[in-house]
Amino acid sequence: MLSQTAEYALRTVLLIAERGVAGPVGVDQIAQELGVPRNYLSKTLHQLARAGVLSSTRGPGGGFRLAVPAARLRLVRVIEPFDDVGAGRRCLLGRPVCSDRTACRAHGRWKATGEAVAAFFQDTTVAELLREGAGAARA
Amino acid sequence: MLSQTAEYALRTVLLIAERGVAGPVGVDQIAQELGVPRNYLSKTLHQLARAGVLSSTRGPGGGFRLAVPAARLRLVRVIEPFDDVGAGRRCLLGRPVCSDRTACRAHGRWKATGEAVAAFFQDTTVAELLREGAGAARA
DNA sequence: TCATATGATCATGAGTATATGATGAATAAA
DNA sequence: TTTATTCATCATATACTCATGATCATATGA
Repeated sequence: MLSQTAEYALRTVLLIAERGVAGPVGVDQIAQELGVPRNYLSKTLHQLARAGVLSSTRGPGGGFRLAVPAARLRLVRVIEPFDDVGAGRRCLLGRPVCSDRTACRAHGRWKATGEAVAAFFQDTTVAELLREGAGAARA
Repeated sequence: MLSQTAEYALRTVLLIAERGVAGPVGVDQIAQELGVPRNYLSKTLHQLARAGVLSSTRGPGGGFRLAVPAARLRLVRVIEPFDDVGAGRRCLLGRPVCSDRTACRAHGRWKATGEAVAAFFQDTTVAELLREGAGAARA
């Protein structure tokens, strides 16, 4: 459903939202806790920073923190820099335009499901996912 | 949502279901009508044949036809050889197992949507999509 | 100023998805 | 048996995703 990169991004944002209350969280710590490659993650987090989702500080005590409160951070903002989760994904048969008027064969039956997926990413916030449950092994 | 290859497969099956009533449809014709690369499509259709979705005949007058009646051919059978559309796709955060008991952070909120996607592919048949509408440009 | 910690970036590579052109193999019809 | 038609396959190429190791740049504190 999500690319590996977007999945890393989402898992990281959840971790930072949880651990980052007392200060920035470092790439090394995140990479180790999530079990993902350090340098690859560094680039991914840099993209999130450029997208305004995270902010970074260098030097001792540095790391990443949320640039937006978790309650106002919607999943689409975390995922968008990596995966297209919006309109482009909606036509099952890959049409450039696929609307009620210019519908592909799957449009009518797929519509509700495709819109549910898009709505999930657009409406759900990071804070809402955090409430789902706590525990160290959860990510 | 679907890989390019799975999209080709689905579009081809829809075309064959429509055009193939009077006999096999050739790769050249399909490739031209759908605007997809001929040899790549040939390999893709071969995979569908091995999966029991299509049957092929060689020689003059040959081509591909459905190996299963459209009304009994569910989309999951067309897509499965290329994309994982089932359980593996269900955990947003990429966990190997993610159930109600061992839930990731996104599980509770994602569950209904993820299941709706899986159900769409499992329940919808090719014949149902064909009924959506007719017309040459539709695929 | 210097040593250290940290993010940022570079160079490179493996693996996979997608695509192309040439050739092989089977079948039907003349 | 020959020829034409058609699917099957091979060899290769390109682009992208994911990943690794080395190095650079910046900030803190001694």
